[in-house]
Amino acid sequence: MSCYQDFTEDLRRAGLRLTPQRLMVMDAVFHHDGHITAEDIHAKVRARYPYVDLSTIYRTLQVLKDQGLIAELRVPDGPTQYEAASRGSHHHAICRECGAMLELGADVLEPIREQLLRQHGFHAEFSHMAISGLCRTCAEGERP
Amino acid sequence: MSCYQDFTEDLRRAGLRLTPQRLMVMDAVFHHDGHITAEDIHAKVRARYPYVDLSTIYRTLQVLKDQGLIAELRVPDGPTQYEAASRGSHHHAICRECGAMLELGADVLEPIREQLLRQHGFHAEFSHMAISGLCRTCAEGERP
DNA sequence: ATTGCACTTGCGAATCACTGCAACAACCAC
DNA sequence: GTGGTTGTTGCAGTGATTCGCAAGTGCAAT
Repeated sequence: MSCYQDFTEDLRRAGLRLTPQRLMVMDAVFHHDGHITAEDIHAKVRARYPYVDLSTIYRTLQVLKDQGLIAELRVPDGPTQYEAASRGSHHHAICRECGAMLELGADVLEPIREQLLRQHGFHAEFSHMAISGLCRTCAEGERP
Repeated sequence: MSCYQDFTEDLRRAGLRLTPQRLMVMDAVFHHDGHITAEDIHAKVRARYPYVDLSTIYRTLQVLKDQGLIAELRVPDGPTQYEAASRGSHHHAICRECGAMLELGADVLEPIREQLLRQHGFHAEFSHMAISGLCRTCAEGERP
């Protein structure tokens, strides 16, 4: 409850309120290494206060995302995952066979972003893209 | 019912059956210019035969996708769209403000695919990617 | 401390996409 | 044609996410 002064000020300035529910959601996300799903956040928060609704979790995540405090990773064929934005922008290659996740630097898509901007004036928003495909081992197993 | 000999043969060979439902779904997709949603297909098919279930549409679309006859386009913040694979592989840049869709050649992501394969052995499957962002006009309107 | 207002919450219901299951029907062999 | 096998269908139900709304509550002004 005490280590988010900067974040809570962000919310305040945006005319948003600091509710216990929001603090607990922030707690769950920021004290978790790596990705976490809405359902898992719900479970964590419920352990402390059993009456929170899952929809409140989703709404809070939306707020935190709008404020740029967390990043959302939409996994094809799986629940959406969230993580602290402080980890910096990067992308994910996800194997559709085994679900393994490979982290890629934010720079791999830079050339494409520049090309889209130059050629079409399109401002691509690539933050935390999920690229699906087959990892090395699953690709070898496909056609032996 | 008569213009899909090639496709119906594909299904036959795969041990799949030619049901009226499947023919009507194919009809709806292949006689439609551009993208169409499962819901729209459902409506079109129902106009002729009111008892088809939406789940049958989804299952048929899955079958046609597995056979490589149609492509699936997962739109962030919108229903999934389908189109005939005969139009060839390409990608889509979708404006999150106005929903405008820009078609991009399949080649824009080729360099990335090769890089992922070289560096990580990851076989990216990029067919019909949806890239979200802001189109030229909406980007200009954001900060005047 | 009290009040007012706008933001939030919990609840129920709706949404899209998908799955399990028993009844059904395409297709092949006879 | 008849029949059996096996893929398919309709229906009901599930999971993930969102929405509408009335009741509740943070926060700033009083």
